[in-house]
Amino acid sequence: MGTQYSGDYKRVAILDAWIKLSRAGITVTQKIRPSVEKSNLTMAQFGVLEMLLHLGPLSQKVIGLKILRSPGNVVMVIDNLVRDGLVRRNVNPHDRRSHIVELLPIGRSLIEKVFEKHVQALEQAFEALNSAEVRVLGRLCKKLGLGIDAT
Amino acid sequence: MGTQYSGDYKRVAILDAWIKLSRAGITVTQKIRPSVEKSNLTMAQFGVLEMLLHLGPLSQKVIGLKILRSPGNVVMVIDNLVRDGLVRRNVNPHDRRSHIVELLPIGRSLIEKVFEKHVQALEQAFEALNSAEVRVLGRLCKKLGLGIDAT
DNA sequence: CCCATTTCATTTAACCTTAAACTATTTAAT
DNA sequence: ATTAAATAGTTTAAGGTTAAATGAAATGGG
Repeated sequence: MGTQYSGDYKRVAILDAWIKLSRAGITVTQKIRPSVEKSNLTMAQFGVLEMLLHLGPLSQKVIGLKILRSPGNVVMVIDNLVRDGLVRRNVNPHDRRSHIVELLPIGRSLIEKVFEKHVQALEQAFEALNSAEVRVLGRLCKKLGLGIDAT
Repeated sequence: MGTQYSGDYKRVAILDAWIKLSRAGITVTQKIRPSVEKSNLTMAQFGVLEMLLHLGPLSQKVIGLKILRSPGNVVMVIDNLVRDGLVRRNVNPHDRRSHIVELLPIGRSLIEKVFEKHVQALEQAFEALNSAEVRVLGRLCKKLGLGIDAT
């Protein structure tokens, strides 16, 4: 068939690509981390606040789906955001099991400020790639990332 | 220069690519997780064992550099591997601050078995991409993970 | 209506992860 | 040789992360 041969090549390429992708994720995260953590936000908290800023109030279930994290994890991160006075939990009047999480004014002004610095740090982290490469990377990662919550 | 206009486009593309890359990393990790955790190894433990299998005994410093993790993290993961009888710490005779970590026979046979299943799961996780796409993805991620340089 | 099932959120245990402070050792400068 | 600085590893505190078990509310079939 000849597929054995090319299959081996692909296997090696996959292992290589996966290592590179993992390392790229860690490297970029470490580069953008200071832009977020200087404001006493963790990366996880930042991710939730940014989502609320751009999408409006969301249930914890939806938040969990969008960040691809477990329900218990969402509880913990939101607990800490509530403790710090940045968000509020509201009971969903249509389903009393559900908690709608909403930005409070202090949380909103904080995330607006931090988000701008985060974008700048991200641009620096991506300096090694030109526009075309960034677009190709996005397209390939999208293809790879589908399969769970393809929103 | 006209860079303002294209700069805005690139900014948007970067934000998009970063989200996609992060999600791809989480998605692939979740797909390969069962192949590793069925053997009562965590993903972090698997990463260290695989490195020792393919590179031989290493100091904790080198391990930390290769997995891009903090010194304290390396201590914790190796502590648990030592506790489970999979690896051993040896004092480096040339530098008594340094601990060389070495696979024990049980650890070796375990990681050899698990690694094969991990590769199979990885191939399935990458099914959406063809060989050429995998190679391009690897090349772009390498460039991104280094910051500059790259092939 | 009643009961089984499903769903959203929470709790717990175990581990991962980081930054910061610390110990022990090595290296380098005087 | 003495001492200051750098380095390898450890500890601690705070938080992130998952799986699994639980409670509470909604849903659906009889």
